[in-house]
Order: sequence, then C-alpha cells, then structure tokens
Amino acid sequence: MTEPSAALVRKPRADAIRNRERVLEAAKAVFSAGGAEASLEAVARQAGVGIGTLYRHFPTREALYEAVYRREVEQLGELAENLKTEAKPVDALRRWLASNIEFVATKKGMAAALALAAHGSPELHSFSFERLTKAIGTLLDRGIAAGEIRGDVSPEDVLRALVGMCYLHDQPGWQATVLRLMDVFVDGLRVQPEPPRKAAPKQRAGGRKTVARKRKR
Amino acid sequence: MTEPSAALVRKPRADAIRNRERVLEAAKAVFSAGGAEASLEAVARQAGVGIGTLYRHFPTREALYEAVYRREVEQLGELAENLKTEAKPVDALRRWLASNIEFVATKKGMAAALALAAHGSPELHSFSFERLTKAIGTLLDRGIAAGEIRGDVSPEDVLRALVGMCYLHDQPGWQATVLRLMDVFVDGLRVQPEPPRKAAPKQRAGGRKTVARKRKR
DNA sequence: TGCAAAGCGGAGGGCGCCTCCGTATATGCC
DNA sequence: GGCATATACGGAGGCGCCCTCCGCTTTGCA
Repeated sequence: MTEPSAALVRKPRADAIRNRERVLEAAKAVFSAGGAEASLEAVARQAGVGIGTLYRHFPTREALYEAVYRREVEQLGELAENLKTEAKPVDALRRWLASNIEFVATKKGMAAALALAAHGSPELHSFSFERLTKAIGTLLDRGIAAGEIRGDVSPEDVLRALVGMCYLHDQPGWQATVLRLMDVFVDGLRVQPEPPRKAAPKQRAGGRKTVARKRKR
Repeated sequence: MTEPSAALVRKPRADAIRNRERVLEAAKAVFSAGGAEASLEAVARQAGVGIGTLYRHFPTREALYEAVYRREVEQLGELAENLKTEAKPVDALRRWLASNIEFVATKKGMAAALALAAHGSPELHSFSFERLTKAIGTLLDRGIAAGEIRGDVSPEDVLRALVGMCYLHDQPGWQATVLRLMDVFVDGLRVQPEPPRKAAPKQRAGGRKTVARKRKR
C-alpha cells in the first residue's frame, strides 16, 4: 500500500494555486474586453505564465470558461439568499431578476462564453442549474405560498427566460429593454385575477410602478 | 467612361449563381450538422467548389451566416402574412410564436450562427428586425385594437424575448419549455383586468387598426 | 467562331491550438 | 539546513484552419 485513499493527494503546490488564480483573472479580463474568442495565448501572456501552464490547469477552452462561469454563479446564489428575507415576494423576485440583469451587464463580452459553457459540460449545466434554480425557487415559492404567483411555472423556466432575454443584447439600451421584458413576464407569472372580484391593489411607492410604463415610441 | 451607371453591372454569370447557391446549401447542411464553427473548407468541399470560390462569394464567415439567415427571416415574414387573417388576435400571435419556435427547432446547430449574425452586421440586424418586427407588429396591433393586448410593449421587445428564449436550448424537451414560457409571456401581454369595469366593446373583427405603431428609427 | 471579362481553384503564408519534454522549484524526509 | 524527488513551469514545434493571390477555365456577346 502506498496511498491510504484518493482523498489524500498531496496538496497542490503553492505556485500552482497562484498561477491558476492569475490565469482566471486574466481570462476574465481578456474575454470581457475582446470577446470569448480571444486567443488563449493572449490570456497566458496577460497572466504572465506560459501557454503550457494555462493548458495544464484548463485542458480545454471550455474548461476555462467553466471556471469563470462558476464564480459568477456562486455570487448569484448568494444574492438570492440576501433577498429572501426582503419585502414582498413578487418584489423580491423582480429585484433578483433585475440585479441579475445588471450583473450580466458588467460582462458583456462574456455572454457568448456563458452560453457556450451552458451548452457544454453537462456537469457544469447541472451545477449552475441547481444553484440558480434553487435561488429562483426560493423566491418563487414565497410568492406561491402567498397566493400571488401562479404555481405552474418552474424555476427552471424562469431561469431560462431570464438568461435567454439577457443573451440577445448589443445595443446601448439593452438593459432597460430586458428589464421591461422581465416586468411583462412577471406580470404573466402573477395569479391571473380571474375571480369575479378584483383583489388587493396594494401598491407600494418603494416597489415599482404598477403600470403607466412609458409608451415605447 | 465606359459604364453609364452602376445600375448596369453586367449581370452575374450563370455558373456564379449556381455555385453561390451550392455553397449556401452546403453551408446550411454543414452548420446544422456540425455547429456554426465548422470548417469553411468543409463547406467548400461539401459544395464541390474550391475554397477560393467560397471566399469570393462570402468574403467572411459572417457573410455566409448572413446569407443563410436572410432566407430564414424571409420565410418567417411570410408566415406572419398568412396568420394575419386568422382567428382571434391573441391566438394568432400565440400561433406565430409557436411556429417560430418550431422553425428554429429544425436548425439546432444554427442557433449560434444566428446569434452571431445578429451581433454582427448592423445592416443585417436592421434587415431582420424590420422584417420580423413588422410581422409581430401586425399581429400585436390587431390585439391592441381589439383591446386585448396592452399597448406599451413594442414588437422589438417581443422579438427579443422570443429569440432569447429560443437561444438557450440543448436538451430534448426544450421546445415544450419555450412554448410554456411564451404562453406565460403572452399572458403578461394581455390587458391586465385592472379597469374597474369590463367595457371592451369588441366588435370590428379585422376592421381598422388603430394608429399604426410609429416606425421605429 | 473568336475573344475578353468573369469566374474558378488551390497553393502558400500566417496564426492560433495543443502537446511534449527538458528545466526549475516547492515540499517532505533526514 | 541539506538533499531527493515529485510537482509544476515554459515554450518550441507540429498541425489545421483562415484567407489571399494569381494563373487557368468558362461564359456570353459580337
């Protein structure tokens, strides 16, 4: 016997960890600036490491995308945790979606990379879905429990709608557009006031404007 | 001076037209099968022409995407024309969106290409937007005129939502998912029953449309 | 039928992807 | 502290794809 178990794998070397971090940082910068198709050699250069080092840590281009992507997802999950205790259910959902859009906005160039990643490794797919759908699910369930949101739409559906809408953007004003679209979508999510009597028009000033959105040209 | 005007440009040669057609056909096949990143040399090979010929007709990869894309858009426009005279406004809209989803479904591999194209040439962008938003606008306006659809959402918005939702797909059941999402979205588009009384004198089937939406830029 | 012009095809330079291996360095043992 | 060795580094080099350029072929018009 040489090794007791696979769990004891001779901790990674210090410089390896450092370099891995550098590459991730560089990748984020380069991809954000030059799009997801930027040269990997440029990433290595920016990170100050050899191309070989980059490939050892991230055997494929997708692997590099993944690593960056995972970080983003983690942050989004935490965001939902914070919102969970806030305000009204529908508002919380709205706000999370909005923050999400804003978040994506800061990494324009990464959009293509994210999409690619989503299409790629199924493991990554499930990872992000688990994390994000859990976040949305939390917000949704509160609304459903309160009778404000219909129960026949899954968190996955909402996530898909959100990501999809965010993906198509290239013009300056895209953020506002997506916000508007998500508003419409959330309206669709609310329980349809089918009952003969209209119910509870409780509006909050701090929330969002109920209607009267400006006519879109 | 040799030529009277640019309008008289010595018609294209027959074999040129034929080859162009072949390349387009091959591109559609190759991209659909192997994704948008397939080798252009593979396309040329499949088309039975030299790589030089391909590049003369389509100087860049994006130009080739564009050409394929345009065809699709044309077909979608015609589809809307047919639906224009059918059934109820909301149903017509729903049906167009559904057909659209189905249409996209037949070219899975092309999705990335379409997105790329949309991000690329602004000329293509305006072309497809003009065509598709006009289609949606037609359907929307009928619903608005009938008082069944809210008037504060532009055709561009709906298009964006649709394309975005379609983009994110890789699993078998994605079509059904998108259909469900669009249903929710359309619910959001319907006039919210907020008005104190349900007046809605909906007569006028197919009559005049209200003031047409102003042509966007 | 003859002749330009229009179009064709593929060789070739350049670049990015990825592998492979000799060199450098951190960690563990004494 | 000093040494041994597994671990990690870096970049040269082979490969394939992108795109251009130019000599050859085909077409259409007189």
